[in-house]
This record gives sequence, C-alpha cells and structure tokens, in this order.
Amino acid sequence: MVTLTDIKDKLTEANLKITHQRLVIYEALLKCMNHPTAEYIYDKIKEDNPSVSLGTVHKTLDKFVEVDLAKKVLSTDHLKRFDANISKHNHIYLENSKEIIDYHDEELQQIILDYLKKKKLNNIKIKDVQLQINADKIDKKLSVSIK
Amino acid sequence: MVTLTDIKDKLTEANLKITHQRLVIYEALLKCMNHPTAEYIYDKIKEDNPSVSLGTVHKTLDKFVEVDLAKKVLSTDHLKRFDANISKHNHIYLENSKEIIDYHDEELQQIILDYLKKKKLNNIKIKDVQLQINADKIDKKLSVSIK
DNA sequence: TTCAGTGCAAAACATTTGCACCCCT
DNA sequence: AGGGGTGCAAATGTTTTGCACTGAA
Repeated sequence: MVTLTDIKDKLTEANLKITHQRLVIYEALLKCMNHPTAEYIYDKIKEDNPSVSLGTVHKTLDKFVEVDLAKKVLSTDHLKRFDANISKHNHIYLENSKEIIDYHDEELQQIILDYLKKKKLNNIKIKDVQLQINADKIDKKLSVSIK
Repeated sequence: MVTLTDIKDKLTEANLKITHQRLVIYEALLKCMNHPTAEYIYDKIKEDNPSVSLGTVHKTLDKFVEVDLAKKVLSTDHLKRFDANISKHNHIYLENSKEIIDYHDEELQQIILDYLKKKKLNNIKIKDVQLQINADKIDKKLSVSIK
C-alpha cells in the first residue's frame, strides 16, 4: 500500500516540487495496472481535477520517467505507455485479449543476466533486460459458437 | 531467408495482388535491419520510385503484418516500427543512440522457454518469448566537449 | 472489364513547444 | 521573491481516411 506521504517522499527525493498535479497523476498511475497512456490518466483524473491539462500530464509522466518514478512500457500500438512499477519485471502480452500484464520473476532475470554476462557482447553496456512473453489467455469457460 | 518469389507466393496465398509498390516496399524492409518506420521506408524508396506515396507505404506495411509477411516491433517512442524478419529473435534497445538491433541466440531462447515450461503459468498459453535488452552503445571514439 | 490498390490531400490523433502566469519552497 | 511548474493554444509529427483514378488479373 502506497500512501500520500510515500509519494511526497519520492518526489522530494527526486528534487521535484510537490504539486497537486503530480500527486494526482502519480496516484492515478499507481492505481492503474494496465500501462496507461497520458490521455488515459488525463481522463481518469479530470473528473475530480478539471483544471489539470493534458499537456501537464505528458510533461509530468516524462518527468517521472526521468527521475525513475515510472517507466516507459514497450507497445506495438504507436502510443507512449507508462508504468509506476519500476522494479525489474517482465510483461506478458496477451494477444487475444490485448492485455499487457506484469510477470515478476527474480530468478529468471538473474539467469538471463548471468547468461548474457558470459557472452560478453561487444560495444554495448547492458542496463537491464525484460522478457516479452507473447501468449494467449485461456478462458476457463467453455465458449460455444453458434452458426 | 525470404526471396522475391516467396513474397509473390505469400501475396498470392493471401489473395493480394502483386504490385510494384508492394515488391519495392518489401524489398526495402528486408534490406533494412533497423526496424524502420513507414516514413523511413518511404525515404529509402522514393529516389528510385518517386511516384509511391507515404500513405501507400503505411497501408502496405499494415497489410504485410496482417498476412504475416512482417511483424510489428515493440518500441518506446510512439512510432510504428516494422521488421521483415519474422523468425524468433531478440531485440537490443540502444537507449543513447535510439537504435534497435537484432540479437539471435537459439540457446538463450531455449533456456528461457524451458524455464517457463517448468513454472507452469496458469491460464495462459505461451506462443513465444522475446528478450528486450536495454543497453547503451559504447562509442570507441573519445568524445570531447568544448564549453 | 473489374475492383483491389494507389495517390493525393484532408482529417484525425498524439505529443511537443512557447510563453505568460501561478504557486511551491 | 524566485524559478520551477502549469495551462493554454499553436505547432509538429505521424497515421488514418475518403475518394477518384489506375492498373493487375
């Protein structure tokens, strides 16, 4: 559970001023598990905060990425997507349901990093790795189609 | 390796007409190892094919994805990027130079798939995995900055 | 000949930028 | 009080769309 104080501490740590907009945007990003776009966040918060502008949401999310309060998520649509979960984790792309879900696995991360370290790739310095698992969701309910 | 005959066959299979534009665009996509955008392809081909329009490049690339002649590539910029290489491979995202390069490694792919098979993830059917390696390019030349 | 494919230009979208004003520290 | 942060609107950049025309089958 993340409290308002936690968020404020994070902002202070990052040398960012504590503003109403940043708190609201960060809170919305935390709540949203589906790797939202700036526009999605904007829609979520504007009911309770009608004065916040879309431009600010963009700038704020970029700032969060800059100071490691959030991460950019890869996607095949041409949208910038964000994630408040900055711990190392992998993404499962469910192709049939279009969802992107998180998959945490410290052991797997380590196996991959160790393997790559042995390989000694030239001219690049690895910062981190992330696994993209492409899968289909299996629905437990029997689906019946009628012609 | 995909040849010009292969693409003609694929187009025919998919009930698509074989047009000059499609052949030129596919050829450019094959040659281009850097996961180009529609605009990049357009720039490459327009010298020899000044009449081809950017809109057609977009439509054609989307069509290729539809019929499995190409794949969309995940990216963190908000651009649609494509790849003619539809075989299993990993991507190295060079953050400082903004490049996306291919990294083939059968052994690593197998290690990861074996690991995940042991884990028995519930409710999803894994189709394939792709590793995203985030790294910085190390420039061999000394860079000197002058104030 | 026919209609999928194309070129063109406008529209739709998403993101960035510039600048005056605001408000956190 | 100062300067980072914000709102607004315009600019930018990319993709999509509509429609008349073209050319592959």
